[in-house]
Amino acid sequence: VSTPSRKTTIHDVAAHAGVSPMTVSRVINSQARVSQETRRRVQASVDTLGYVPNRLARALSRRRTSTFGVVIPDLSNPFFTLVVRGIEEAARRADHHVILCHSHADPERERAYLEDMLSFQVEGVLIAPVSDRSRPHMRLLARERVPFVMIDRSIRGFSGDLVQGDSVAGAQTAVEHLIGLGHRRIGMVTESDEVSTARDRQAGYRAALAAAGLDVDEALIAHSSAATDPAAAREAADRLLALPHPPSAIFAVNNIAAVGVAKAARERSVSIPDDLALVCFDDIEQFARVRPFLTVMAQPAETFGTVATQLLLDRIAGRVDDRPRTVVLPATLVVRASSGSPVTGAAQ
Amino acid sequence: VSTPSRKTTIHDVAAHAGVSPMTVSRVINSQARVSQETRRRVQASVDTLGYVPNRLARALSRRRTSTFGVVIPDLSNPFFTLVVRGIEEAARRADHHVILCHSHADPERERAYLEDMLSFQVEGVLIAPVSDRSRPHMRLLARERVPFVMIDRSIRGFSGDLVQGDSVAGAQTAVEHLIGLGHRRIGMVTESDEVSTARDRQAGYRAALAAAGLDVDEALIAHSSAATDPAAAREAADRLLALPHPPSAIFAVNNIAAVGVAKAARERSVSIPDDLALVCFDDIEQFARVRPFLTVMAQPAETFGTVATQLLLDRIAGRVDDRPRTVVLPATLVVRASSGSPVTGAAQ
DNA sequence: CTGTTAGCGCTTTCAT
DNA sequence: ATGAAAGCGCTAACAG
Repeated sequence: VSTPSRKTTIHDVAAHAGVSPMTVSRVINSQARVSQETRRRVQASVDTLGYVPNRLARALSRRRTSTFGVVIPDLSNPFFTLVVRGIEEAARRADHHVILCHSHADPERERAYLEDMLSFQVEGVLIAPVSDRSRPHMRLLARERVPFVMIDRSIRGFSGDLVQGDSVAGAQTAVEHLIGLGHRRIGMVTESDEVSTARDRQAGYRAALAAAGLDVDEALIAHSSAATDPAAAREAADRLLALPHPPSAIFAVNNIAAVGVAKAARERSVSIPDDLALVCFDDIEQFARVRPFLTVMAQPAETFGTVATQLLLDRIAGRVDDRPRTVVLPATLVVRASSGSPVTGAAQ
Repeated sequence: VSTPSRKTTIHDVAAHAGVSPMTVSRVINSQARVSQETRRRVQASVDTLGYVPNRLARALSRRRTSTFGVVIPDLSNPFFTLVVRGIEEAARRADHHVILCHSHADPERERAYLEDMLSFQVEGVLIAPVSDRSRPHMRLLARERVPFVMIDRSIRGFSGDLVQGDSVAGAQTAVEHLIGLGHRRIGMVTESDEVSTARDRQAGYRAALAAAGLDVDEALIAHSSAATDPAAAREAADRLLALPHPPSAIFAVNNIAAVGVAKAARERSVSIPDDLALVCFDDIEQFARVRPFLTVMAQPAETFGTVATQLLLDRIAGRVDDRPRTVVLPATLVVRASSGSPVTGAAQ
């Protein structure tokens, strides 16, 4: 409101210090070939003028942004928050910036954000894709030749660098835990089969039942319509609890679903774990600290992020051949109250 | 690895369509003065070449990025997650992009991110400042003439646009609730007094005690060293529980602190709410849905974000005079189990 | 050690 | 309705 004040540029600094813009550029990029004296003088001008280099111009000129794009479907899911933390840390170490976006599990937003990132000239993308519907988006990235790594979820009919958990084995372990406690009628609340983790966890669930010689009752598998919303999972769980012959235990596809199951149970005055045992994938750290309650298959979320970033850096540096690489991280059973004690009598 | 493939530019499209770059520019920016026929042809070229405009170049040329910077101290705190959601929503409606950063409650990171944003030529900043130590950062923004709005926290000795909750009244309400239940020995777990919300909530705490004719026992006010870490709050709470004459109720400065208090209580086999009543600021939605437990002063977090964005847009548009504006949003008491039933007998 | 020239990809401004 | 010229702020590449 006072000075018209065009932003101060490298030219202003150059004039102020009595040198050429190029010398200023060298100083602010701490390159070698500048005399101590000149460097000092330029630095002084930078400080007094409050000069901030324009990164747009720099990136345009250098033809590199040193920036990664990160797309996550649900930031309110602590699993993904931790993944992001891992990415940020690894990117910082590699001297790269990160642009973070939530897709809100919406393929259209995902697409829009990816296009933004492309137009932003990010040098790589780390993405936890919404679902198989993200396939065209991955193809877009591939076509635009932007290196990228998928996190947590694979995509049917598409292969590329991937860091994922061992969902099949993890789910099997979780369900075996329930079987070991005496449960025979075990339900599952899952999300769209278009999400690889949901498919894999359902496969593990079936495998565990089969291994124990139990039949799979398809009526005990309920699909939640929205994986980011506990309310949708609540409805799905409610369908199970409303059955004439409801399950005595439920395996939830992830922590959000578990929240929904717990809510449905409360509403029906079904007590966990007394009337219903509950196990899910992914820990909720904060929750676990207040009242350790949920029995979970914990995944090393932060490691997902760091490893994925490392794969991306390798890819960018051309340190690897073209073949897609997959890293599988194990899940660990953490037994807490929600799965309850061994069931006595006719456990159904 | 196959084609050398420089990225396709506006010139490539122009050549392909047999027009000048300028015409392509007009088409991709959907400006009027292009014939239907030309427009169609250019669009076809854009599609077949898979052209993505370079936003760096565009922004540099236009001298505007249509981007806001958002700095949040703790993304694992659901309060801030919701604030971000509100910002994203409002920014999208205003056709602006958002760059999101966590400062991790670290003033140095905050500074670094802000400098990044400045160099990125963001058109405005929305920030939940770490603490009073962020004052120089606000001055930096002011000096660089980047419009900004503070969220949730004010800064001592600095005034600017601000959206905050009514921490004093909210804290007073929370503590009055405890007093109403019969508690006389009420502790507080707070964080650094350099954070305005902590100061205000402590003030409300004191006011409530004073209004009830209760003395403030300074020994019952414990400071947590790190507000983003429940572990630090746990230690602070533990100091209270270890007192020869411990409090019968605790008011926690925020949800993270409440998590710490709950943990400390568990470790000492102090049962909440039977042996200790607990109330805190800010709801934890997810947590609340699984086992509604914590009695909280809920704040309309998402609204913080939308309102702040609106203030920012006003400021950028020059629709307001220079005077700083403050919006205060109310907090609502949500009574749940953790504050317990009325205390009988000598409540200490 | 320092400066000059050219150009990153796009849009503004002014012609035509 | 379309195009040519100039420049956004910076840096690579080459001079000296």
